[in-house]
Amino acid sequence: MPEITKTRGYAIGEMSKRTGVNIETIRYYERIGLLPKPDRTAGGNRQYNHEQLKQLSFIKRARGLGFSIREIRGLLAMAINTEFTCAEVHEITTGHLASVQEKIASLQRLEAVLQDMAAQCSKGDVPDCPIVDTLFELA
Amino acid sequence: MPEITKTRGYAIGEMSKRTGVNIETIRYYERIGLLPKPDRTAGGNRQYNHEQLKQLSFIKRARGLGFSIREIRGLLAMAINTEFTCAEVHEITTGHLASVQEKIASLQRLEAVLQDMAAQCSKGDVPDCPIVDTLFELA
DNA sequence: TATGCGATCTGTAGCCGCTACAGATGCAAG
DNA sequence: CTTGCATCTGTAGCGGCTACAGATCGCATA
Repeated sequence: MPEITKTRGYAIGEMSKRTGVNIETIRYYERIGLLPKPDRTAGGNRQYNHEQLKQLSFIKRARGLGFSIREIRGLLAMAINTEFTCAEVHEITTGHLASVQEKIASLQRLEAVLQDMAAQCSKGDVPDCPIVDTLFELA
Repeated sequence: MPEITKTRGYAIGEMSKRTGVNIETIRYYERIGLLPKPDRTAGGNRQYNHEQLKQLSFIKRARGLGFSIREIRGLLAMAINTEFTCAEVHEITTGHLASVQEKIASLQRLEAVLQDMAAQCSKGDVPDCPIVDTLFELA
């Protein structure tokens, strides 16, 4: 009879390897209540189950997509309670999308200014630089 | 005989109004050595001169362009000592430009994913959401 | 069974770039 | 002289981690 409670759970290092989330960060997520407190071994080491592994992967992906901890809290609450509506999730997502788009637009304006400044520069070895002038003189 | 030491200097609030930099932030810049320690009145209030006003404006603009404090330190050191070469300034600027461009590219990839997710969503009032599914299931 | 050593533990402090207090003063107008 | 806003110092907090120190755990080998 194989496959009887083969998986005694994952140690924190295992969780880290599987999700790519730093060990310190995993403990940090626990501290701020983003990840539930796992079981402990007799000696006190954390033992995670598959559910918690899935949740950490969720967090990792959401963070990778730039969702804030606060937003992830909201998404997780919905995903776990299953007392949410798809529309609510859609709202969080499009809200986040809008802020990403704003950030892109503002960075593109920035890019244009920096390119301008760089283009005006003679790259000479003299202490007279249009970039410094720009920063000092323009309103 | 007018115009004899008319300008006794700027109080911190005046500096704040003229540059748009928060008062707390001005003191913070002083603390970290980004702005020189100004003169004080007999009572201990800060009194800035025109030079310092210009420098704070410089910092403000550079921050607005996304230069880090560290980068600004470098730019300021060059701008003030005038022992810099234009090429050095150019290097800092193009380095910063490159990092801005990277940030734009990565946000655009993000945007695409978020748009995809949002588009797949039915926006229904059921607890079955492709966005949540995506976050949970995809590698 | 002892030992060695990597993994994990807790707790705390630091990073960046501010921001927000509290509680004590300064200063200028009326 | 009083009123009341401006400013002072010092410290703590934000988000989202990261980096220690110093102690303990747990598993493979001798």
